Amino acid sequence: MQNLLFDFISKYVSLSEGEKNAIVALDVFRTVKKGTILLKEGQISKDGFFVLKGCIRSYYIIEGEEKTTAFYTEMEGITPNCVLTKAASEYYIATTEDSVISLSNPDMEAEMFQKFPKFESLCRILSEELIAKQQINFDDFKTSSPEKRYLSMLKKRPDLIQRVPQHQLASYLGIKPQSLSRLRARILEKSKS
Amino acid sequence: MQNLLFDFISKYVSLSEGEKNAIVALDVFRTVKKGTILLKEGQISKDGFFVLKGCIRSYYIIEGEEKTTAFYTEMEGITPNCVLTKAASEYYIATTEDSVISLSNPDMEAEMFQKFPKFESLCRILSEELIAKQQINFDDFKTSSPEKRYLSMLKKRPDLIQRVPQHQLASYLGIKPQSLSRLRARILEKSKS
DNA sequence: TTCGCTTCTTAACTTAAGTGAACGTTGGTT
DNA sequence: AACCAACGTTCACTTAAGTTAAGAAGCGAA
Repeated sequence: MQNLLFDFISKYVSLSEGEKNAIVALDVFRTVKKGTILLKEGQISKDGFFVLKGCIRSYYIIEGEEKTTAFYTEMEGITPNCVLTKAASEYYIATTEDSVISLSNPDMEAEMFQKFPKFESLCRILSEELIAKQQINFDDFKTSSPEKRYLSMLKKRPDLIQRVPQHQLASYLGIKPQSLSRLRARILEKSKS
Repeated sequence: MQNLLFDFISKYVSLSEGEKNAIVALDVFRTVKKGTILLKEGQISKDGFFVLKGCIRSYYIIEGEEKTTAFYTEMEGITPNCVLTKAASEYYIATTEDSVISLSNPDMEAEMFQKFPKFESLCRILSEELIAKQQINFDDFKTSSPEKRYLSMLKKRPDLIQRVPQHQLASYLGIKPQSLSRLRARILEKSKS
């Protein structure tokens, strides 16, 4: 399983055996059952998560309703806001499938940065990439209707539609589950004629 | 004017006179007239922008319509996507007021990083902060109706409502100018009763 | 000052999302 | 096997945003 991580990293920087062993020694890999809550509202966790296999989601509970804001699947990761701000988390993070994830935390990172400056470069590159991706994502969302958002998700992340419950998808698209049902029916109707 | 920048930076790292002089020597400050386009769709610019005074906005032109996705005011900055991806920009960046901005580019940054590693820390910290801010922003947007978005902007960035044209605000809120007018009238009506 | 352009608002009508409720299906539990 | 809770869909109704059009106000240029 850890080879998945090394293959991913090797796209950005090359790792020596020593460096690989250092990662393995950190003992960061975890197998997690579907539905496990990794971060709760109110917690000030230090853990970041990187998905090797499976899927995790972040969601708020606002006026009793779950609002899913993001899904992270294979080779995607998230450092929860509270890790950076050291304030109580406003949202939850949970697995939506049985998953294998890799944990990180600032102390561990600082240590690795010192031992292997290469990891610092890696993290900086990944951060920059993430900022760019986030921006494009947000722009797409803002400039699209719910129907367009759904259609573009069909193209860009068809796997999500298969593996994730509709009501979670709905709030991810910024609408209610009923509206997603209707919207799908509408699209189907159009494609017939 | 450059003291604005130094004061801002000093919140994160302390600069020696030598380092300050190095920044000044880069000759990065520019005074820009209202309405100047800093980045055009299709360009592959290397310039990032940091606002010392004034306001810049990023916007797409989609099917002939301007879609404003972000405003950057005093002590905020943006590195356009195209700088990182080295691909044609999909959006425009322009000043909405007479402004004073500071320019950056990857070559300059690499040079500064080497001379003064401190700047590398600064940029990493700012990147992390930005990721966190972007995430919260996006989450707020997704979990709110246009009316709530407007009301929360009234609280969080009341200056924007004063200094930016309504039709730009509207697309920033994800709606049409007419809807923003109506929405404002509706809120006014409610507050009367 | 006047002309023209952009901006903002208002209105009537259309379209789509929110709401509340019902119902069938599914999946997990006992 | 029977039950229950969660999930997805559908429907009728409400509410809000999109669309189209018209007109008023502000601004800059000739």
